[in-house]
Amino acid sequence: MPTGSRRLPTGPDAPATIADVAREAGVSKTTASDALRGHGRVSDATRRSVLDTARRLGYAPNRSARSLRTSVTDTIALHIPEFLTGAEYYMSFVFGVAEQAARAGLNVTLVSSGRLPQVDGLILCDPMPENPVVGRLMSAGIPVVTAERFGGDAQPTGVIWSDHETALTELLDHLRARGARRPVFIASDTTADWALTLQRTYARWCARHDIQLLLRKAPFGSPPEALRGVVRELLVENPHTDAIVCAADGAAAAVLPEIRSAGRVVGEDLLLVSCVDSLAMRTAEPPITAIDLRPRHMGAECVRLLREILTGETPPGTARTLAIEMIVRASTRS
Amino acid sequence: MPTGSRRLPTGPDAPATIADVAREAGVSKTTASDALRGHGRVSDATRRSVLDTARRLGYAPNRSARSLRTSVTDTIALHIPEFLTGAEYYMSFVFGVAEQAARAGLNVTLVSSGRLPQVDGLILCDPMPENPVVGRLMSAGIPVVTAERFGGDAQPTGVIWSDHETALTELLDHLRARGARRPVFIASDTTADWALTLQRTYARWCARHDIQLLLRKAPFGSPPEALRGVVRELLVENPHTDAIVCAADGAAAAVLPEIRSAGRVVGEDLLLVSCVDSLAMRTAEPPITAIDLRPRHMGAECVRLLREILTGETPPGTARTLAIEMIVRASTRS
DNA sequence: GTGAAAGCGCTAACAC
DNA sequence: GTGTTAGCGCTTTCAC
Repeated sequence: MPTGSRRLPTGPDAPATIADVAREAGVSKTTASDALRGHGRVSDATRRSVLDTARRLGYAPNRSARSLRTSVTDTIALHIPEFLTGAEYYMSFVFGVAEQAARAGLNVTLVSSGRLPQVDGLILCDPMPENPVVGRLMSAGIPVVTAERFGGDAQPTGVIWSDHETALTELLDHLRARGARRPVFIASDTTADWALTLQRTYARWCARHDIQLLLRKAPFGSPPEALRGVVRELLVENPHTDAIVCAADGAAAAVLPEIRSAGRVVGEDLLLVSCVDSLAMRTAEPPITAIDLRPRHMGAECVRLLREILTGETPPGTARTLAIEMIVRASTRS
Repeated sequence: MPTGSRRLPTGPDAPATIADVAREAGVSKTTASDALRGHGRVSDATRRSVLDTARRLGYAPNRSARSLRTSVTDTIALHIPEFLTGAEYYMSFVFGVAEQAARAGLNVTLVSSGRLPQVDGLILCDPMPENPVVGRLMSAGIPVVTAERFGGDAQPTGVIWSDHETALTELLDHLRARGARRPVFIASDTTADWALTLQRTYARWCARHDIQLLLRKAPFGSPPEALRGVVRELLVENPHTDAIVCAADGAAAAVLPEIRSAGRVVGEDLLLVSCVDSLAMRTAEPPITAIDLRPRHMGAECVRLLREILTGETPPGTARTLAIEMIVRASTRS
C-alpha cells in the first residue's frame, strides 16, 4: 500500500545530488563520491573542495540510491516482545538501541509483525522459541543479535546475555543471610531464556542448601489482580513463608499490597525481592531489593555487536556478557 | 559510517526481481509491475498469472529501487521525548504506532537525534517547543503529525489531541463532589501542551469555584525522592490539604508512601488522583483514580492521520481529538 | 492490453 | 589521482 505519489520538488530547490556537487566542484561523480566517503584515492585539495561544496549545497546522499547500488541499507530492525503491561525494561532497552544506533549512523526500524523490511541486521530482545514471529525473523537470512540467549533451534549470529544465574544466586544468598529459610519463587511462565535460567538457578540453589523448592507460576504481564491472587493463595497455604522472589518486571511491587493486607510486614517478617529492577521497585514502600539488568546498556551493546558483525570486525557466533548487579533496599534490610 | 560491503547473494538463490517474474510469466517488466500493483491496464488472466509466478518465486519488491524511482519510502519516523523514567504512556504509544503502521504497510523508524532519515512523514509525540531536536524535525519539510498540540511557532501538518481540559475539570469536580475543598496541583514543569493545558485548567477551575490555587512544580521524570520531597513540604506547609492532583505519569504512585508516612490516609482524609493512568495507578495501594489517556489508541490514530495526509485523502492542517476518560478508583472513593 | 526504453542517484570496475 | 561507463530494480512515459 504505497503512500501516494508525491514527488520531490524539481527545479532549483530540489535536493542536491552527487552530480550537482561534482559539477559545482569541477570533478567527476566518482571523485566526488570518493571524496565524500573518505576513500583514499583523492588528493587532499580536491577532497576539501568537494566536501566544501557539498556542505554549501546542503548535499545529503540519497539512501535509496546508495542502497540500491550497494545493497546496504544502514538500517537495522528491532523486535521486542509485547505484553499487556508496559514493562519498563523494554522501554529503556529501546532507548539504548536508538541512541547507540544514532551514534553509529544506523537507522532503527521497529518490527511488530513477522514482515521484515529490508534491513542489514536484526536485534531480537528476549526472544521466545514458541513465538512464530521470532521464528520467522530468525530465519530471515540476515545477521541477528539477541538480547539474552535463544532457547530455540536456530542460533543467532550474536548474543549479549546477562549472568542471571550468578545474580540470582547472590540474591538468594542475601536472603539466606538475612534469615530467610523458605524463599518462594514466583516465576513468569515465559520461555524466554532468562526466565528459564532463573527457575533452574532457584531449583539448584534449593537443592544445594537443602531447602524446599516452592515455585509458583504467573503469566508474564499478568494483571496485578492475578499476581495478588497467587500471593494470597501462597500465604494461606504456606503461612511460614519468609521470603518471596518475583521474577517478572514489576510483579514485586504489584504484590506488595497483598502481602500487607495479609498482615505481613515486608522487610521485617517477610523479605521481598525482584529479579528485575525498575522505577516501581525504587518507589515501592518499602523500596524493593532487585537486580539491575541495565536495559539501556543492553540495548546499546546489542547495536554495537551487530554493527561489528556487519562490518566484519567481529566474527559471527560471538557471545558477550553484560554485567548486572543486585541492589539492596529496605525490603530485605529493615 | 556504512556497514561494510556485503553483497546480496548472486546466482540462483538471489532474491527474485521483477525481471525474473516478468520473464517467468512471459510478459514485460511493465506488465508485471502493473499487475503486481493492481493497475487497471492488464487483463485479469495476465494479472493472475503474474501474481502467481510472483508468489511462486517469493518475489518481494526491492524498496530501495522503488523508492529511488518514486521518491516514496513507505517509511515514517517516530520521535518520542526521553526522560529518566520509563513512562508507560510512551511505551504504549510506541506499540500503537508500530502496530497500526504494520497494518498500513508502513515502516517505522525511531529518531532520537535531530538527524532525520529519508522518510515520508513524521510523528512527534508530546512535542516541546524548547526542544531543539523537535524544532529541527518540524522544519524538515515533510508532513508532521503530532500527538498533542505543539506550542511553538511552526504548525504541524496534522494533530491528534486529547481534551485534557474537559477531563481534568471532570476530575476536579469529582474531587469537589467527594468533599475536597483545597485540591493541590503538582505540575510537571514541561512545556508540552498537555502539561500547560492542565495547569491552565486547574487555575481556571480554582477561580471559578473561588478556591485557592495551590500549585507545586516538579520536573517531569523527577526521581521519586524529589517528588516525595515536594509532597512532604506541601503537607507541612499546608496541613489542611485534602486532595492532591499529580500531573506526571507515575508521580501519584511515587508520592503515596510519603503521604502515608505523614499520617494521612489516602481515600479517607486525603484524596489522590493522577492525570495519567498507568499500571502503577492500578496496582497502588489504594488504587488511584486517574485519567486514561489511551496512549495505544493515540499512537494508532497518529499513524492513521499521517497516512491519510500522505495519500491526500485528508487535507493538511487537520486536527482530531482523541477521547479520554476518568477512571474512578479507591483513592477517591474510600 | 501490452512492450521498449529511459532514468531515478549512486558506486564499482576499469580505463588512463 | 581522476574520469568514463555501466548498472543496481524499479516505475513511467510513450509508442503500438
